[in-house]
Amino acid sequence: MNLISCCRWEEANHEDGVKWKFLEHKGPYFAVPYEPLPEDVHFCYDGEPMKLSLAAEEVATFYGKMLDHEYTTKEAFQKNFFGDWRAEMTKEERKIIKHLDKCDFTEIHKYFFDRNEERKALPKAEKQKLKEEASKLQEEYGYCILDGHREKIGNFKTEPPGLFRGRGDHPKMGMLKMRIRPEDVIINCSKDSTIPEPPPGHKWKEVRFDNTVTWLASWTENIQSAIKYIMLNPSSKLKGEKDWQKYETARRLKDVVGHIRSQYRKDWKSREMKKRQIAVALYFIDKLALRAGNEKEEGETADTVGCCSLRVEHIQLFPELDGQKHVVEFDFLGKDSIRYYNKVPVEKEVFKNLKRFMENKDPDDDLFDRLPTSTLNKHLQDLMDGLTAKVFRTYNASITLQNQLKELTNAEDNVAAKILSYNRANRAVALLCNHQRALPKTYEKSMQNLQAKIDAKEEQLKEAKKELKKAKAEHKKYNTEKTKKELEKKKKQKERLEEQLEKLKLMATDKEENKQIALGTSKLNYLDPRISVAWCKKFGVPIEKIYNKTQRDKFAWAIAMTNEDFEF
DNA sequence: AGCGAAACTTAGAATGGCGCGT
DNA sequence: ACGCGCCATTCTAAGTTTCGCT
Repeated sequence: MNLISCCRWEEANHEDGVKWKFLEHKGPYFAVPYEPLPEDVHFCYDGEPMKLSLAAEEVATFYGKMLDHEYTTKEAFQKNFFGDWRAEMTKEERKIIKHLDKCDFTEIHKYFFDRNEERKALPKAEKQKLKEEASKLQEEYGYCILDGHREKIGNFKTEPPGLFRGRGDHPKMGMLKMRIRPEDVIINCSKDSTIPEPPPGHKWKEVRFDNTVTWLASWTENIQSAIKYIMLNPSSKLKGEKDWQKYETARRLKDVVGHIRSQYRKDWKSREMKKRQIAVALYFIDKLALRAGNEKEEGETADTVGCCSLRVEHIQLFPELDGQKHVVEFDFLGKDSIRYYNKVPVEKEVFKNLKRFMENKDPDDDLFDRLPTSTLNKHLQDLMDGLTAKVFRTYNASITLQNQLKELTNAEDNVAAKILSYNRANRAVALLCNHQRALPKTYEKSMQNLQAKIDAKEEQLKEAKKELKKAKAEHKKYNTEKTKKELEKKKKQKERLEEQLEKLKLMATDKEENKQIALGTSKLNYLDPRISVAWCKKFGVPIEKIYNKTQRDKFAWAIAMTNEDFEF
């Protein structure tokens, strides 16, 4: 292990709750002020050009920029936008602009589209200059000093104003996200540090010196009244140690999970209904890697659920389905409105319990009544110190990777084949955690291209087979050295083509299976990096093949401490 | 104990940029 | 050189858990 890393990860910890002793930074970098449209770019109302006040114009540009986005076709988006936009208008503007469908943003849209194209077409030198400016900004605002280490900040810019883009069917989509001013921002740093200066003519909302939290600055956003934070980059010691701790907790679960499983199996037969509910919920969380499922405020967010907030309408019971007994069909929207759809055979007791939980309930009633996540987590806390619902996701994801790697890796394979095995193992985890992505826009086309290649190859193979047959016949007929050679050659050719075809087909399968699966989320958040580091060492795969630069920075702690015998 | 607020992790989409085949 | 497809990075929304108050 190298000395620097060793010291860095093994420095003495602070006393309870204290996250740092010294913290110094420059405060957030604010979004650039609005730049008015040129005179020749018009907003039109009812077919007539109309000059807008600065504030109204800025909001109009937010919508204009998004004109080709699906969002702007949604009624809720339009309605929310229009309401918030009108609030920014002058009285006179409000009197005129009464209907969104009479608003013409096309010139605005074109203006920003063209500007974007111009920027993309900039000569190399100009682009280089822009890049250097960005890196200067990063140097100045992107780092802080925390306990003597210069650490990278995760997000050092305030979020620019714009239109809120919620996920799924979000009731607030299209609302105006206000510009953040220094007067909105709370600064957190050390008393004895150089306290960041607000931009000239401005004041901070507050400067505080709270070393029990890790954030450097915060503000409250206007859509959900939620607090936004400026925090450190995952490569920082503070985040790294927390990450390490997370996986250590998951490893402790490994030791007691057997006991916990037999306990919840017993509890399926408890006389107490509440105990049964906890036991079934926990079974789902463990077996299916469901999230806890906190309650959400109705009408404030998209209607999504997790385990505890499942409703009767989200599951269907089949005593028998496709030759399997006691099948539960799940169909609900989870985090980010990603659909969870799964048909799972469950134990008879679980099935019976679910039936009871659903008795005399409406479709929109809670499946687990009176089971808030706090109750579940309290129960888990009693089973193991530090155990919460999400630890199961971490544990099951990591142990799945480890097991899959053991099963799929072939020591004799070359590096490329080993990486394929790794990705397969990774995919099993992504499937478990239901990590999905939208179909890539280019998917259809690239798949067609691939299919065309496959077709061409099949044609070639057919031809080669024909020739082989001919060569065989020739050889049989004449049986000379020459015909023998020819036969061998044709055989080889056929085999090579078959191999190539297999490879292409494999690629297609891989692409098909991966089209809606996102591997990154589990890799970054659920898989103990030490499993991957150990696997790389054991099988001689360079770590760079598994983790890119960012990921290596984030997992520096694991890369520094892990040898090939690590067991999760 | 129960709550709302605060803090922190996890998430997919959008954007940026780079390498590869033509 | 150029376009395009893919991977990395950025962005910020949406979760979970913890905190702190009554």
